[in-house]
Amino acid sequence: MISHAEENYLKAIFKISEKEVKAASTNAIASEMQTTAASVTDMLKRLAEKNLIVYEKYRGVELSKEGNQVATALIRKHRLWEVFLVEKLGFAWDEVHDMAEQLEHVQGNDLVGRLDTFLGHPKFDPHGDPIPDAEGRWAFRPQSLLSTLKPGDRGVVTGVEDHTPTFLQYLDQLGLTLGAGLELLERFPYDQSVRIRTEDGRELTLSEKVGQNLYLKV
Amino acid sequence: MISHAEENYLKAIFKISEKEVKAASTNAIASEMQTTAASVTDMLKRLAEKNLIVYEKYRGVELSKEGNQVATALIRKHRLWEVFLVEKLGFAWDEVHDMAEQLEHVQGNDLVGRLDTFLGHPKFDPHGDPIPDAEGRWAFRPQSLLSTLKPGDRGVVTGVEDHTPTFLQYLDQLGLTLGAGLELLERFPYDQSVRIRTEDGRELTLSEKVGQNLYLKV
DNA sequence: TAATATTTTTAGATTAGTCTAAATTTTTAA
DNA sequence: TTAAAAATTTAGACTAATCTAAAAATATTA
Repeated sequence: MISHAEENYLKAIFKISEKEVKAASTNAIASEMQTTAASVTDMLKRLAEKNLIVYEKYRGVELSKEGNQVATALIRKHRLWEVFLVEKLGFAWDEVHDMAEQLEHVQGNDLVGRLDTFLGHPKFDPHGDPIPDAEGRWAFRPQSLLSTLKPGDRGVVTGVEDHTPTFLQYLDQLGLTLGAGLELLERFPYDQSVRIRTEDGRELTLSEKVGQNLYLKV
Repeated sequence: MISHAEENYLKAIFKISEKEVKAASTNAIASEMQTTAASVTDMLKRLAEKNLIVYEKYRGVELSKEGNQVATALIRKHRLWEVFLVEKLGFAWDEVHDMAEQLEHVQGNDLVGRLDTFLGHPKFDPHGDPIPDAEGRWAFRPQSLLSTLKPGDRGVVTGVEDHTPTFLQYLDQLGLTLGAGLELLERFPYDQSVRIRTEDGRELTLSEKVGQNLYLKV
C-alpha cells in the first residue's frame, strides 16, 4: 500500500529527475514538497524500504522502475482530471491544479481508463503538457520557447513552462491561450523583450520572462 | 479545518440520526465506522471541541447545526459523484460507492456546483437516494417497501434500503433496476415471500428479505 | 434495590508524517 | 589540502488517529 504522502514524494522526485541529469537531492525534494530536509530524509527511508526509489545516503535518489510507474500513473491521472475540469466542468486553466492534486489520488477499478475514454483519450492537458497513456508512453510534440524564435518566425501556442495562476491569467488577458497564433516581429537585445503580432492583428510587447515560459510550435 | 476522518464521523452520525430518534450512541457510531468504541470517544471529544456535535459523556451525540451542514454537503457530494460515475463513466450501481467515498472529500471552489450543473441537477442518485440541493434541502418522493404492498398493487422500483453489491447485483439479474414496473400477485404468509409479475411479463418469487429492501412508488 | 451485564470512557501505546536542533558528511575554495 | 560552508542525516519531540486493556458509569433484571 502506497500512501498519498508517498505518492506525492514520488511525483516530486519524478519532476526533479525530468530536469536534472543527476540524482534528485534531498534539498531539491524538500523545496518541491514545501517541507524540511529532515522530513524528506525520513520519507526517503520509507520509500527505499518499499523499493520505490534507489537511495544512497548523502547521494540523492532516483526512482526505481516501480517508483517510476507509480509517478507516471499519478501524472496521467492528474492531467486527465485537469482535462475533465476544464473541458467538462468549465473551469479556467489556472483554477484546476489543486483539485487535480486531490483527484489524482482517488482509487477505483479502471477509473482512469473510463475517465480517459469519456474524455476521448486526450494526448495533452489544458496547459499543453503530455498525458502518458495506460502503458506509460508519452506523446511527443516538437515545441520551442518563444525566447528562441527569430524575427519573422510564426508559431502557435502549445504550452507553458510556468504554471502559476498569475502567468496563466496574464496569458488569458493577452489572448495568448493554447492554439493562439503569433508572429515574432522584433527582438530587443537590451532586455530580450520581443514584439509580436497576434493572429487577430494586435501588436504586443512581451518580456524576456514571458519568452522563457511560453512554448510554441513553429 | 475539518479532516477527512472528522467528516466521515459526521456522516456516520448523520446516518444514525436519520434512523434513530435518540442521540447516536458511541457503539452505534463504532459499528457504522467499523472501529472501536474507544476511538469513537476520542473523536467525539475533538468534534465537540470544534462545535460540530453536541456531546454529553455517556449520553450519546447529536450533530450541531454546523455539523449537520457539513454532513449534508458531504452526502450531496457523494451522491453527485455517484451520478457522474454511473451516467458519465458507465459504472454499474454496485461499483460506485467506494470511489464516491473518496471523491466526496475533494475540495474546490464551486466544484460541487459545477458538477451539479454538468449532471443536470439530478434529484436522486443511482440507488434512488435523494440528493440535497446547495441549500441542504432534500427532495421527497413517496415510496413504500415491497413488503407493505398488497396483492393487486402495482409499483415502480424507486430505491433500495440495502446498498450492498450482492443485493444490487441480484436485482440486476432479476431485471429489477430503478424504473422497473411490477405487480404484486400473491403474498405467502408462511415466510412472507411474494410472487410478482414484471412489466415484461415474467413471474418471480421474492423473499421477505428482498421485500424489506426494495422501495417502490405505488 | 442490589447484583450483574452492558456501554462508555480513560490510560497508555503505536504509527505516519511532520518539525527543530544538533551532529555528521560532503563540497567548495582559500 | 585543509578549513569553512553547505547539504544531509540523526535525535528527540509533536499531532492525529488509531488500538487494547482496565476503570467507571449506566442499564437491566432478579
